[in-house]
Amino acid sequence: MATKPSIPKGTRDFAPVEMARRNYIFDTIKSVFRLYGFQQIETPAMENLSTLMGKYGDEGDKLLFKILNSGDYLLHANPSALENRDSVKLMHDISEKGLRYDLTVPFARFVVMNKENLVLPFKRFQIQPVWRADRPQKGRYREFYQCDVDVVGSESLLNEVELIQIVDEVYRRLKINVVIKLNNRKILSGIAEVIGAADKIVDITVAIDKLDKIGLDNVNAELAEKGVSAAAIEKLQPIISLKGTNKEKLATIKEVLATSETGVKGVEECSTILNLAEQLGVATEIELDLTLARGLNYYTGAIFEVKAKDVEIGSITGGGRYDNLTGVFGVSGLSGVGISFGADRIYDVLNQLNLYPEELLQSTQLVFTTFGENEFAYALQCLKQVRAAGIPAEIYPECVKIKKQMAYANGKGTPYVAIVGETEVAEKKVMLKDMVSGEQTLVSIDELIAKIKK
RNA sequence: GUGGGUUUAGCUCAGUUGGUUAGAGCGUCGGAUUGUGGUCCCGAAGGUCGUGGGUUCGAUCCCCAUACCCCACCCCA
Repeated sequence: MATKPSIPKGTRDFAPVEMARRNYIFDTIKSVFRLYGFQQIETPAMENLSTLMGKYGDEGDKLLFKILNSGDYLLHANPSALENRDSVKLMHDISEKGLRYDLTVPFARFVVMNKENLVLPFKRFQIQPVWRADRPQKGRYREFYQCDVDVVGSESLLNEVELIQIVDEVYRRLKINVVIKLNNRKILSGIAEVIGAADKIVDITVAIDKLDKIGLDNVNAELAEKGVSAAAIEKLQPIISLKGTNKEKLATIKEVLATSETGVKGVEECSTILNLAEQLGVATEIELDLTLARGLNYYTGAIFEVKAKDVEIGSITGGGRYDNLTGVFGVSGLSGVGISFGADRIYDVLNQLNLYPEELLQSTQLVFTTFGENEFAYALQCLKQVRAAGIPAEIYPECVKIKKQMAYANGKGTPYVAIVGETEVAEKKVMLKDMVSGEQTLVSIDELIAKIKK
């Protein structure tokens, strides 16, 4: 035997059971997106590296999968880079394309390229795989699907609220208990400003983000290590350990941030979003969480994250507002807000909680089993009628022992089997067997169709 | 990029303080039952014990190297 085949690290095959489950997730998400007026687009798996590089920070550049140029790529490579084994320099010469790292940047590129044809505000959704070259671990893959939904070209906070409604509706349909965490970049900026460490905003928020994981003392230690002054850390304490309802929190923050114009704006945005969500009857719990600090590189307003309540898995949906989405591609003045559903993690959550509808894998409703050539020919005609009636059905394609044909139907989880022998053909009927109860009845094709359809 | 763990049948895993033919459950195939699946009963097939070296009379087991997968950190969905 040749060496066993395998697939690249961090990638997966999806067998029929898994596809049935994944499609259930995708279909649920898609139908909610459409309900809110979003339209689907797709972009290529590969983008020019010039589109991708520099958009995700240094860390992100390292995690990009690069595609080797076709042909004799070393012919045009910089000789000194080659000589000195300078991978970074050499890379520019031998690779000009890469696999997409997320769906937001390709979307921004798409908007810029199609600006003239788009009706603004443009509401798009996109469900495609993305690739990251980091080391796989639990709930983390090198190829995974994102389900992005974004509005570009509108600064209205209603967009934020509609995204919250979408989250609410998707998880209600999937029957997953979640909590939506809400924060605002402007509040974080205000905090940094007020404690006199405006330049340290990223360090501060990254440290605060770990509060749940490493505890207050360690957070403070990390802050000190990053060069935040003791006085600033002291000022930060009431904000880090903020408690109470969202309204109480906002009231407290508003006072603390009174001197920061940006901070106050952030507080107002949060209030507006929370109030509107309440008026519109969003059932999912929304928690104002100042320690939420994802995607700070580009978010400028609201920041969202959704966590499953009953499973320890990290965030299953995330997103936020990014002003100037298309600025890096030369078109300024377009604000966007969007979220991304992590399909692979939702899949893991549904698996752990076993929340799939029962009938997901029943592709075939009926299998015809036959005893010989004559019966087979007769069954083919019956099969045609059954399919015409819209019932997914099949026939065992070979004349083998009936036992084997039954085992096939059973193995596929088929609910009904039609047994066709000499007597059935003679009477123009079939023996319909209910595979769950084991009950058998002699019926005509019309009766069979009526029985399975109901 | 840093650190840890694993690797024995198709799958999930036992096991030998280094000693003849390496086991179980599940799955697969066959039979019981020549018009009936699943359940029950009987039987069978299937492993160079991840790979390459070393120690030893002898290695699946001990040592070294390597690969792969997994887990944690960083970061992120």
